[in-house]
Amino acid sequence: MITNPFIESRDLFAKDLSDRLSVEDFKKIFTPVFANEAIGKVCQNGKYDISILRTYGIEVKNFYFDTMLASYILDPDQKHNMDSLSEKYLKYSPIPLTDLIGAKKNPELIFNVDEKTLCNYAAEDSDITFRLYEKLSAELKKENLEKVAYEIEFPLAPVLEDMERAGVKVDEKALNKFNMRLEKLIDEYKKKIWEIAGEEFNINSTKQLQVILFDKLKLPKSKKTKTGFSTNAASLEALKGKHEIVDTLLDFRQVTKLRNTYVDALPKLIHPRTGRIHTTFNQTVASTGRLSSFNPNLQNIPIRTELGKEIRKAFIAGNDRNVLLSADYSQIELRIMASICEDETLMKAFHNKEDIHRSTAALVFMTPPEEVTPDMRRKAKEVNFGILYGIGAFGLRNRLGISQAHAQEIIDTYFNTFKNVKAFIDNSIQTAKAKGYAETLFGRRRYLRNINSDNRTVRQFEERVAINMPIQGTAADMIKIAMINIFNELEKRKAKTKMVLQVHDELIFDMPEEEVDEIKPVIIELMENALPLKVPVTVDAGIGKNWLEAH
DNA sequence: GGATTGAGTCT
DNA sequence: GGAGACTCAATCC
Repeated sequence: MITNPFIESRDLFAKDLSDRLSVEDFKKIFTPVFANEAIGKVCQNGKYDISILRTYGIEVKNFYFDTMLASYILDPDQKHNMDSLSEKYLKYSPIPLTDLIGAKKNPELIFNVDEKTLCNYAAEDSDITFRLYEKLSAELKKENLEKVAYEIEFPLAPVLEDMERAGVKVDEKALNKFNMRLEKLIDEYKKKIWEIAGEEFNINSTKQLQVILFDKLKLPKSKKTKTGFSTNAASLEALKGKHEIVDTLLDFRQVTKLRNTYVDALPKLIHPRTGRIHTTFNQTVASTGRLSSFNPNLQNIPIRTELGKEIRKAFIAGNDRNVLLSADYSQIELRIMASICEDETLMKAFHNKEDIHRSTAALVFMTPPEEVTPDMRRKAKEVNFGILYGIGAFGLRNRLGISQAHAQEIIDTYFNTFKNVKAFIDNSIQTAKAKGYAETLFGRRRYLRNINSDNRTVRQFEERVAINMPIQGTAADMIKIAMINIFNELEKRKAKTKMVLQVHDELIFDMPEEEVDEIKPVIIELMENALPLKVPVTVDAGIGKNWLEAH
């Protein structure tokens, strides 16, 4: 598919492509092809092409194949840009775009390129994409990856385009107001730190901070970094109570992070015409099958701390008749693990709708469930997370601040209780070693080329990946299927509800209040049944005027 | 000016 | 020395 590099994907409004081609002419030329259901479309990064064409009022029909996505499905850790794919699969290096518009890639220069050069470049682009399609479609079939492609990734692309275009409303005034509060705090903390340190220095500089903490104030050093000793939050936590500077430092870090990364940055990304923030979802970066979000990343909006919650509050419904609906999978990764390993104890806990961390605590600490203390539950929660990540006694000791022997004891008891979980872990590693890759319930793969490495650190890392990827990846498969089904259902019902965000196990919708009664149960049902497991899958859904309220 | 490092945010 | 991402400021080259 030929697209004009002058048009930026962030441009949601049509403009003439040049003095020779009006929007009307553009539509006239391309609509008969792209809007024709009988013509299948083969693209490299079709989400982008779909977006450009929609900007011009052309709805792409029959989006059939995407070479970039195919490459990602075949081997997610490779490069997926067209030039790389061409070199890899066609042994051919395409005309570099920089030949046309210079090393600095100034898009305006495209107008200086003569027509013949431009045509050759564009025609080659299309030719390569089609040749790649021939190679990659055969490869998908051969590797048994057609389901992931045709049932998940290809149909998901237009859904993501629609979400990006919808965007999410952010309350700029609320952020500005919060900013004033943060500025005051930053100033206060900064002065206090300087006063305690006895000198003014750049607190953001780890280099300067190390001198203050470890040389001047003689605080005990803990973890090493490449360039010195760590001043990160975990290290500072360990120093709490040893010196009054530590608490203020942690507070300073928190508020500067909130200001720099969110409160200052988000308003700049509000689109002047839509008044909303339009993130971009990357469908081909995460090795496990998850999505990522950038410019801005809306998958790491704070929620943990009181100050952080203020930022979530600034994500609001599109207008005063709308609400946000947040629907998230409950304990999805543990449910997937239970389903894969068919552990009776774990499956029973989910069938009985138990609080899984409490039940784990009861079994691991051999205590009646009603006598489980908050601290026991917290520890069990860490154990459950640790299991999903392939943790060892060393890691658990660090997380819980207990002795390694005690950590080992907890792990032993856990595996003794959940016998199939131990079998699942061993089996995941063995299968990955034998096949050379880990895979999800749906068949998505991730190659583990170093799982037989002689280097213990390298090998053990991939052993942990072999445990985690099938779980995290299956959760990704599940929510992606749900997104496709929900999108289609909303379209079928001609609903005004828009899906606007995905945060790994959660979907956010911006919807008219009067649609809630009809649509909310539909969303829950489609999420819960997207990819049936051997344990119940449950979704919690809430509504509110802002994201914090809804979640 | 681009790349790296260390830090912190989320699931 | 638990999995997966993205962003920011300082520093390095």
